[in-house]
Amino acid sequence: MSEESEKSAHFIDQIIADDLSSGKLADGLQTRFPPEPNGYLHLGHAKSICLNFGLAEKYKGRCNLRFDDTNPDKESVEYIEAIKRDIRWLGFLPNRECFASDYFEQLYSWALELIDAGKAYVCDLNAEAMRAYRGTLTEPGKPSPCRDRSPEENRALFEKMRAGEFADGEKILRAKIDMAHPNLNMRDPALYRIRRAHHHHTGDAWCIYPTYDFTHGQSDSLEHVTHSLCTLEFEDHRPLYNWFIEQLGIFPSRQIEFARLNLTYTVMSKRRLLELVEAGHVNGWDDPRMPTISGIRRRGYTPRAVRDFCETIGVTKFNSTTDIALLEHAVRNDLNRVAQRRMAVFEPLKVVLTNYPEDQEATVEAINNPEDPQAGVRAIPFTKELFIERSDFMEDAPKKFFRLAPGREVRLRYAYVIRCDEVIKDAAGEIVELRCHCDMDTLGAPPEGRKVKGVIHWVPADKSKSAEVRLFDRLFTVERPGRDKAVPFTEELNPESLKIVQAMVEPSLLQAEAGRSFQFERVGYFIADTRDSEPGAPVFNRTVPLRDSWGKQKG
RNA sequence: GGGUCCGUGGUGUAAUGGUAGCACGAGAGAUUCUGAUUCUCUUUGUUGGGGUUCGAGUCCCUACGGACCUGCCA
Repeated sequence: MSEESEKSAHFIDQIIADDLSSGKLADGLQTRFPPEPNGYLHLGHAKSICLNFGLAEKYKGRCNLRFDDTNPDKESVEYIEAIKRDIRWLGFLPNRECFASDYFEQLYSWALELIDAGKAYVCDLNAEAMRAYRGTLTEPGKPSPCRDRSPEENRALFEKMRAGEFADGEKILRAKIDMAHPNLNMRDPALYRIRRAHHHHTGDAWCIYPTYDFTHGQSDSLEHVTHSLCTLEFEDHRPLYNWFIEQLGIFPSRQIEFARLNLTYTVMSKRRLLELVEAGHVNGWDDPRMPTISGIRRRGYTPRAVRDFCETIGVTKFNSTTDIALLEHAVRNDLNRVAQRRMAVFEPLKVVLTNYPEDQEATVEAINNPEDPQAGVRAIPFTKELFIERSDFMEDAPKKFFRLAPGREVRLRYAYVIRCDEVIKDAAGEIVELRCHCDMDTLGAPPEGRKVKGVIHWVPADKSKSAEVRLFDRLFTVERPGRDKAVPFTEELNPESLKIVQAMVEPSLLQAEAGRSFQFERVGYFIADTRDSEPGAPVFNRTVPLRDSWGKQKG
């Protein structure tokens, strides 16, 4: 709510605050989030979305959603719809929805303007030749043979390009800047290429398409974007960005770069994510192991958790890699407050309460969420035969094992204290059943004259149901997949990132509505999957396990 | 023998020339009908070297380290 004001402002926030107070921004702050619709949004985009929309919110400005759709070969409406859905889910509402392709006509006349001013020319060099002429990082380039064509000739040629009189790739429009510039982006960059492709937004209206460089800054300018925030790799493009604004004499948007988000144990580039999807390493863009917005949504992350996370990581120009633990903390923190508690047993071990009446129809009352009294209580059937977690029993238990062991007592969560009297094994020596004594005086009351430290979860044997649960682990086995350029990043995938198991769940869970999150007590947070759950037969995804200081101690 | 940007605990960040702080993680303890949560406490840091200054994480120089740039991708 008001937490932004407490947190110290990052460098971009400060620039904006300064511009605002110095009266530089006549119409207030205008930002934009400019995705290319060529893939699904990921956590890196979430950082940018929170930055751009967050700043607009904070300073009562506006943030546009603009599709940077200048490359019809790679873009599609499927991506556009997914992007809009993800932004909405994060809780942001664009001031306007724009398409760079809506500016194509304006861009075209600006190109003509540069041509007439002798600042752009049509070049016949093919891609390969152009590369050769460009020079290298340490050597200057040399001028194209077409560099000195007259404005008249260039105009006629460019008009023919638009009219479709040349083949794809045959000619190109270039800016005329400086072939010896140390910044290669200034060595007569491409402005327009010929490409006969169907565009998802403009259809077949064009056979020439402007490049990113010739589109982005002018689009910002047209929308009166005051602060154009982008990632570090565009730093080298800023001189070009400014060059177009100066040559054209248009609204001066200011580009400011910040570091993109990197997270341990995952990859964060659309190219790599696309590869994971296309090669079938994951089950689609919204696979819960993916760092996509749609993936983590299915995984059970909340918008609140993602926004808190983005707040935590901050905004700087330092190229860092954030520990995934920060993300996990954010989601536990939110889910702890809002998720109702339930019980589920993953590796059932039968417990028979020898002194408990045979056919008694009893229930115990369980609190739905101790963090939220409003969440109320529920009844769980309690019966003579139960399942507990196999790992909650140990035949030779160490002193610090606060669970069940021969002769030892433990509390059944929300029910009675029981004592293990007998261990039944099968022919193979496998433990198949525990025979326990139930202290009937301990329902909602402490045991007489002794203290029982351990509390374990359980489900009634006959009345619990089996449900499919998907246990997700990190997608990669190394902190920085793809770091070693010699190893394909797909070889660093974690073969155990998905385990499908059956769990015995308390009966009420069968009614779990898809998309609802729960804490399975002592285990972790889970969400009823929105894609594969059927009415009465939910499938659960593990969002994140609970912190476990005992498991850590054991190693 | 190119250009641009960046170096603060293990990780992410704050300190805007004036006490190096916060969060996560890790460790110890308290509380607990979740070995969760909560609460205490502990741990570890300004890349190196010069300079300016009463005073430098902050300004200057330099070395070192890292990122990005040679698409008609964005």
